[in-house]
Amino acid sequence: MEEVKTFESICNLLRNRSYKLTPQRQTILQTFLEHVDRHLSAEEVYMLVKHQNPEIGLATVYRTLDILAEIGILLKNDFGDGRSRYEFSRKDEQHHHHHLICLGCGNVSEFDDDLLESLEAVIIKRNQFKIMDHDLKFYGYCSQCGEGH
Amino acid sequence: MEEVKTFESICNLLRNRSYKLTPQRQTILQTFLEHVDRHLSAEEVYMLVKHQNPEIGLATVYRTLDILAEIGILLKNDFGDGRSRYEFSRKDEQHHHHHLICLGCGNVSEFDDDLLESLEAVIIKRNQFKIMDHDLKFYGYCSQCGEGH
DNA sequence: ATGATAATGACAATCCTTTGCAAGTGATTT
DNA sequence: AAATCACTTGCAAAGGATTGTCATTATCAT
Ligand SMILES: [Zn+2]
Ligand SMILES: [Zn+2]
Ligand SMILES: [Zn+2]
Ligand SMILES: [Zn+2]
Repeated sequence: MEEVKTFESICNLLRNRSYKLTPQRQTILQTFLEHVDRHLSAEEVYMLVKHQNPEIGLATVYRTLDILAEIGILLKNDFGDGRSRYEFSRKDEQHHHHHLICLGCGNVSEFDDDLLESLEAVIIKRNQFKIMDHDLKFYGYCSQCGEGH
Repeated sequence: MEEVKTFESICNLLRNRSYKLTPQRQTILQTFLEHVDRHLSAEEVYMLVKHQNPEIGLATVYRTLDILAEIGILLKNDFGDGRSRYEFSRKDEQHHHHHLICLGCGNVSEFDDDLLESLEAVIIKRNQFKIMDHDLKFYGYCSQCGEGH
């Protein structure tokens, strides 16, 4: 569908869905384009966009994150720290990547693997369950925090 | 360590950890023994135990669930519905089972597989990440809700 | 430019969960 | 059995992330 996700192409996507292109939404979108590798919470996004646009409200950040996730620009994650975290959805991955979450410093790294594909086939047959999505997380300690564990 | 988890053996486990064996804790524990296959929220546990002991407080339920999870009697899960869900930890599974969550009716079924073991070995080498735990969930539609999806 | 309509920001409200606190209770020692 | 002492309880209040309300403002097709 979408080949490359540029700022322009995403703006068009919003317009096509009859979402209005407000400065707040543009600012938030830019923030993610400038931090494609991060997994940001609403509060963190709020802090980042305030530099560009101090007038923006936290509720607007929440609403915009919802929309961007709904149209597939962002991915919404739950890493168990009590808040949702959003990341820019780079490629057209129909089954998205997995996460390694450090119990020491909270850092999140990523991991790609197609192993679950075959597992899903087994599950469909064995459990008569139509899989729409999966969520795989590994909790542990990164190389920096690893000493002592 | 513990071979079979009976009511008695768990009571002893509590005592050994210098937790007092109060009627509230016994009631909550019994509730899980009577619903070994379920994934109960604090509120659901609260409702269930009120039949046995109407005096019990919700905060006590939360505190007891914390303790029982801490000593390994219960497993705490997050299925993305905004509340924690606890299940009785039946066997001594050092790596616990996975979950199939129906997006239609919310029903949770279970799935056992050792495929992640080999995946973990890859991750440890490739990412220098010491894995302590993993969490795998499949979201989809069960056989009853499957029609129309 | 104008008007229909959607979006914003400030604030209150919601939901699940945790905490402070005074009173109560269990286990242990006299 | 009574005293002791730390652990527990129930209640109410607080906490934190998220959503709802609503008057005001901005977008965009016309
Ligand atoms: Zn770390
Ligand atoms: Zn990611
Ligand atoms: Zn179902
Ligand atoms: Zn389970």
